[in-house]
Amino acid sequence: MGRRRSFSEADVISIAANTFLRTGYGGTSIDDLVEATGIHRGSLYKAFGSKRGLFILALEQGLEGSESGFGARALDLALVALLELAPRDAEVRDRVAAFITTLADDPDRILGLRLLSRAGIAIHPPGIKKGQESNERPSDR
Amino acid sequence: MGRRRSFSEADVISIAANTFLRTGYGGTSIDDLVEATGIHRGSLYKAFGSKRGLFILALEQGLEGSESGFGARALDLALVALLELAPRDAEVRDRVAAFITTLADDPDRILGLRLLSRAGIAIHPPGIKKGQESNERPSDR
DNA sequence: TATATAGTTGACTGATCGTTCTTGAAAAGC
DNA sequence: GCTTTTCAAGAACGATCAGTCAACTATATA
Repeated sequence: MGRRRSFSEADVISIAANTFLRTGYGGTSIDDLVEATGIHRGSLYKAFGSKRGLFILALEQGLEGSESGFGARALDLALVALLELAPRDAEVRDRVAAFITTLADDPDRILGLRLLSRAGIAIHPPGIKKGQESNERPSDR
Repeated sequence: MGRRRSFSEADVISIAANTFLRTGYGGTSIDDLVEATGIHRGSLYKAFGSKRGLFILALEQGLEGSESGFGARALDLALVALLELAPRDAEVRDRVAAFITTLADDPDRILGLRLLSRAGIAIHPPGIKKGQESNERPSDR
């Protein structure tokens, strides 16, 4: 009972995931999420509890559906989680570890390839050459 | 002429590199570097210009000496640079790209393996199992 | 229709961010 | 011994950080 939520949780989680995978966990502020989703800070906190809580939901949503498998979306979320959270957060580590096992028999290779591709670096020997997107500008922060 | 520097630049850069590769670029504050090095904020800025400037020197120092090759130190710095800076910073991207080419013929695999190891995740099929260090605690930030 | 419950909103918190400035101390060249 | 130059040190800058709170609004139940 009471007032109904004005947004779809799944939609907001999806948008949050897009933001996290692009700009990283530490690189994404609550204000960034407010702007991206159009949802008020207070409502985000009411619905998701904390930045970490929202990230974990985003991670969950991005990693499930193992059908996607090698999807850049899931891989990017995993990369962000692995580098920024996993070393110091057991819950995140365990979730990503489970995902890793569903990633063929050479998850290290798949993650490494995506990491380089995401960074705009092409690999030459056997891999197919890949162009880099031009997202420039140093930026302080 | 003038007063002499009270610290070795190389030493400070080395300590900064250790800090960056452990806690990431965004996860490392100037205060963290002040505490780790024992050098005053003003002196760090006088000597290195900016946080990014110091990181680039740390990256340079960590990646050179290709003899080390697969050293965790160089790999961790490369990982941090690739995930946090490289997508939006051409100078960092180019420096890491050059390092990548010196990394045997499967840099993607080497980076991926180190990423998982750094996160405390073991890989099972052919790779040797590796224990995880226990650096716990979620932490806000 | 009244009451209870839950969501929205905007202002606000203290902490921390990267960076700069001013003042004073050390050392090199004259 | 001066002067000039460089560095050290502390305080301070505005901006931004994650998170909170009280007032208001909408809805579901009774």
